[in-house]
Amino acid sequence: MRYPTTHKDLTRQRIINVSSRLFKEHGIDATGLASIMSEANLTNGAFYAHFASKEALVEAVIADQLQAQLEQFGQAPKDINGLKQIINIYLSKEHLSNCSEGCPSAALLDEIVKRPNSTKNAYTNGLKRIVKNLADSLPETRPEKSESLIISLLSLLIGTLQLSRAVTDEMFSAQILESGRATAHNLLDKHWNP
Amino acid sequence: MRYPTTHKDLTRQRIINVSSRLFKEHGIDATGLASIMSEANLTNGAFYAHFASKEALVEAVIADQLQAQLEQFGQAPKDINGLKQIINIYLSKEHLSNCSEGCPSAALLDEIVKRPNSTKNAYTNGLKRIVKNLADSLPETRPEKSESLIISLLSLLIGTLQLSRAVTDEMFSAQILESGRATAHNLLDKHWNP
DNA sequence: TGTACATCAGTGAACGCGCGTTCACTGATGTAC
DNA sequence: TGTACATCAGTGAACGCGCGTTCACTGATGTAC
Repeated sequence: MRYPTTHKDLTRQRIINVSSRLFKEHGIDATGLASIMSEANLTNGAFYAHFASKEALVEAVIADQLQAQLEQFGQAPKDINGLKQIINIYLSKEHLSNCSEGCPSAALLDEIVKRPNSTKNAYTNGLKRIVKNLADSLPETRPEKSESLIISLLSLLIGTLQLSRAVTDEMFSAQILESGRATAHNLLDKHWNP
Repeated sequence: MRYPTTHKDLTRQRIINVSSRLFKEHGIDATGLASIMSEANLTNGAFYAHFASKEALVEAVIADQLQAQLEQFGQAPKDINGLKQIINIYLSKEHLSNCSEGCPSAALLDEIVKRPNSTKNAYTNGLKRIVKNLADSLPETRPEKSESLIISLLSLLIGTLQLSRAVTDEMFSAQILESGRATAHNLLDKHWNP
């Protein structure tokens, strides 16, 4: 059947959305193309009408996910309170138990490390954009100092969420989350009163 | 052939050592038992004389790796300067480019999140021991406050190393490492001068 | 002391299975005449 | 206006391959007599 011009783009985006969810839930290597296509209500063979390879899909998913996160972060006010709001949402119990709809970095970062450079480039570009964007929330005269703080904040958020997800002891998990939250807020507060 | 009583334990440990290296280098899912056994100079079938399943090996590797890290951290002085020494080694360029011999958490954390509870338990226990051990380095009267600081410090170190490994831009990677190092040191210093 | 035997770490071929990928085909639609 | 055709997103079976796992077997050694 022949479709309207937007149809193929919609299907492509549907594959990306399903993949994002499954990759973050089970891992990239652990997610087969068959399960992706099946959840997207398509058959195996249709995949290669949209992507040259699984790795091309991975690259597209990472670019798309970081763009989505950029836009999500962009909804918060562009000031310290906006950053604190982002911290609280990021280190919430909802985010903890919702890998599949959550932060792509927390869910996939050390799989990304092991991917080819083409894929790591997509991550690098997306991350740079997020760092620059969040750094604008800080009333700092020297931009590289703002960026450093944002980078450390992101490292802390990502590491904290991963650790709290990895442990089976719920109280320990809550303690990790709470420690990260307190430290992240402190980081922002003390940055202005050194 | 029949071997001395220690022989089987040595072989088991050799499998664990090879696996640790390959898991951290390429990922757990991406490392096949065939390549592990081949690097351990054994044939496929011998694996099941040592482990009930691949997952049992993963569990053993994680327990072994966190124990090794506990001992490695234990070599530093039990004070603030000891912690700073740990930070500097952890966030060094040597560690950045040496996944296979480096921190198991940075290399495997979000694969561990997706493993069965038996494996996550091994990680939880190992992490708890490291946190308690490092918290002893802090001259704090309230132990839970020390633990919180150590947990945040570990989150920051792990997140920073992962981010710096994931990006392809070397200058950006160095900036991430340096930001994390500065923030980690600040975290320790300001903890005593709030 | 010499020999037959039990032990058991390791061998190596085979198993079913799901992986990423390929390809000849389908069939509903917009377009050309 | 009616019909034949080109388009192309999607179908579905098949491909070789490496995965985790199984199992009958090997053969050097310590032990028993």
